[in-house]
Amino acid sequence: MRCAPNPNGPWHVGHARMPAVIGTYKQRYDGWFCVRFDDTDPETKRPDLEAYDAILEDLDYLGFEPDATFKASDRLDIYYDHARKLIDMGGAYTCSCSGEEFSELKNSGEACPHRDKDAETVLSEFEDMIGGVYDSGEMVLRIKTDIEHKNPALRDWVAFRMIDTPHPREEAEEYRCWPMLDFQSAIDDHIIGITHIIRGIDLQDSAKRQGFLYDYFGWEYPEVVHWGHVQIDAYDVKMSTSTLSELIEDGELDGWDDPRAPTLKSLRRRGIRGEAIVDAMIGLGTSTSDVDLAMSTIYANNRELIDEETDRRFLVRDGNEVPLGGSPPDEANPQLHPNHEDRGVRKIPVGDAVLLESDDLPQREERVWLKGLGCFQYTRDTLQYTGEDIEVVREGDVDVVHWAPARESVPVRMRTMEGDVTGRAEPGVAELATDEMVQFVRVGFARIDHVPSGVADDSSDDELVVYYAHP
RNA sequence: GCUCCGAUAGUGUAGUCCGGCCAAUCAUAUUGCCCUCUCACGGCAAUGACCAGGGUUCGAAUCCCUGUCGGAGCACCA
Repeated sequence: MRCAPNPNGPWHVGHARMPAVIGTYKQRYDGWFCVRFDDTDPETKRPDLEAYDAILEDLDYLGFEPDATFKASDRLDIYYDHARKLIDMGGAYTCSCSGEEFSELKNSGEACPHRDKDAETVLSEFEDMIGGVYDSGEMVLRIKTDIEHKNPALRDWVAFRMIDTPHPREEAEEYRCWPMLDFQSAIDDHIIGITHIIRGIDLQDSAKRQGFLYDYFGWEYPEVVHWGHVQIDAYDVKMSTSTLSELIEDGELDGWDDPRAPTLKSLRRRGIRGEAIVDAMIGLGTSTSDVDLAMSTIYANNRELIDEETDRRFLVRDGNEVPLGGSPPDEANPQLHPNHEDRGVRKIPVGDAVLLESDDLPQREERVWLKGLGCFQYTRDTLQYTGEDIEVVREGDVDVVHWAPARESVPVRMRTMEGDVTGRAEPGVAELATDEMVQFVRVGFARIDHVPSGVADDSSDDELVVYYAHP
């Protein structure tokens, strides 16, 4: 099998579907798959030189390693050779009609005057195409199919055209005569030995078009499956590489890994495992209708993967400072993980005031349980320690909330899909390493992205940054 | 306009080929309860679907026809 991306940028979430499915089939049936960059249009689908590696990185993130990697732009001579053979067989002709002219003839089922040229003329004109004698638009090589085919999309399609713009890859910058996807991909699929093709419904007619080519060469066409488009809920921005590229260019997004971008790099930075994405993609199956993938499915998969191993911490968003009274303990010791007592407890210095989220501020005279610390009653603008037992919580009279010490907490910037949130976390969070996952109690899972090297200081720009993953 | 393709709960999916075991599977979502130092995890329960209409048949999600809705192609893009 093959994954044949157009290297025009890093992958968005939808792109994960192809490697997820063929990678999984490979594992299941002891198969083989390659990545083949179909970079045969240096102009309108101009390849981005950085995208080749970016895509391979994304693939690695998803947990797959291709058995081989090809670049179509390395293989022009192969395509030229096959075109020559085809011309010998009378299966192709050079045509200098303009696009509109040919389109009109085609739609009425009429052959153009170039169709009956003898093979020698065609071959010599094709060599001139390769030699760059013609300018863009002057000459194409068409596959002779059936000019009266009932589906106009299949009639005498273009196999090679001239492009004046040099290819961005140095190795390919001299070529001017480029194959169209249908030709290049057809030849490569056979030569590489692809037995099964999966591709989008937009290429539904490709198999039929390429069928004419396979008939000329006496080849057998691979099994082919077409699937519909994937939409992801939960994103405002359109999931298209070119749209994302523009948004980044305009500064609307910080980069391909901005938490608001529907890209694999973004999910990766948020600490979502490739496996969670792959599993969600597998669940979509391969139906030809368009599907909506719910991000919640990816989140649920990820939660299952990380929940057991992720320790709990406190983060208070937009905290309200409340003084403490009544001599509470100096230190709080909530568990690192409720299901794993053996991991021990955190040590959170309490101080003389704490931060609470607005929703958690108790009403006057109401009691509240600061998780890991104890019971307090809100009296005269302070939280008075009552010393009551956990029984008050079990009886259901007292709510338990998370909190952070007002003084010895660390400022945190949490980047989310809805924008940045600031808050303060228990001091232990500053000791964590980049890439570690945390679960902020009653907030959600997040990945530690950047930990300041020096001592935490509110005035410094070097802040602790985490990326929010999901609830 | 011409040519293809598709339609099962909010979402995804199984079942459709070879009609009955489907008053329709599983997951996710939502809600409620249980557990718990309130999150998460786990347990239990509830919610919720065969696009419509005809036909064939003892029997249709499944086969046939029509309609509706949706998607794709008709490029010198991929």
